[in-house]
Amino acid sequence: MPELPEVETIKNELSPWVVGQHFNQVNVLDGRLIYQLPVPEFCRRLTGQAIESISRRGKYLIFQLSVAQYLVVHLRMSGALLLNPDKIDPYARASFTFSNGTHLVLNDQRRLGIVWLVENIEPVVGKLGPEPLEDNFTAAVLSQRLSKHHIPIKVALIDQSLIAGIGNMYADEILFAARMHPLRTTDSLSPEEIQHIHNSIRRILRSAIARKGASTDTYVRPGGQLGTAHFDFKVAHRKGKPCPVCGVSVERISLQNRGTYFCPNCQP
DNA sequence: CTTGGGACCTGGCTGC
DNA sequence: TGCAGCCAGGTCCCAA
Repeated sequence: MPELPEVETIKNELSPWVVGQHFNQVNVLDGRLIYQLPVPEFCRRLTGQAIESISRRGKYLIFQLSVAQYLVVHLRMSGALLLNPDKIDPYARASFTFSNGTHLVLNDQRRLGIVWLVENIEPVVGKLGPEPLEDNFTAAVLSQRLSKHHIPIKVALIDQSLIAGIGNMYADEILFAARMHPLRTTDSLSPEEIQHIHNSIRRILRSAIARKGASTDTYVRPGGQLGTAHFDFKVAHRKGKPCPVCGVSVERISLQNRGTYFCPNCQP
């Protein structure tokens, strides 16, 4: 599932191929992909525009276009962007051909991905919390945001309005690294514990970016290669397997209809 | 206001 | 072997 490290990797690996290029052809195979815009109008407005730059905000990929517009892509659960794929994918939802001949295909098996074409990105990404890897995301900022809520720390970490970009699997890894039980409530944490969570957020996310993301399910990089961050996972998706630190069996509980994995010994 | 839970979506897996 | 039901989870929406 594309979370911050995966979207960051996609941005980095896509940029050399498409930044500065024009959209020569736009083909949408599934109209549900496009947010509140008829497909013909989407294609008409996009064709001929150039990509000035690509950036990332949380899990959103933002293409800045030449005519003061933005193409925003959220890959949700199973979306992928592939450069010059060998074969036509049965889950292709849209494809784009650029002026340099590059062919970009958006695949999405579960069809939850969304694409916006907007003049203002504020309505799309305006409610997101701070970027956890930026310098201004300090432990004090984290503390101030967590203290306003009385919710399990796991729920807080995946709340995009509190911190942008952390999803279910990295939240579990962050809490394992911080040796913290996922049900600890946000307003019960000591300054030392918050500092430890802050350190873990940055370390886990940076490491995952260096590993080009985690290919636990459908995630692939634009060139088709897999990421390797999941080889570092200690608890995520490891129910019943021994904790790599203490050997106790990893437990799974359900939180907000999501699997939450943790070591009951290391995360008391 | 906050928090919790269901819906959306599809395919792989598990257990009877 | 067939099939029901669970599981994966980001975000939106509604209810308490």
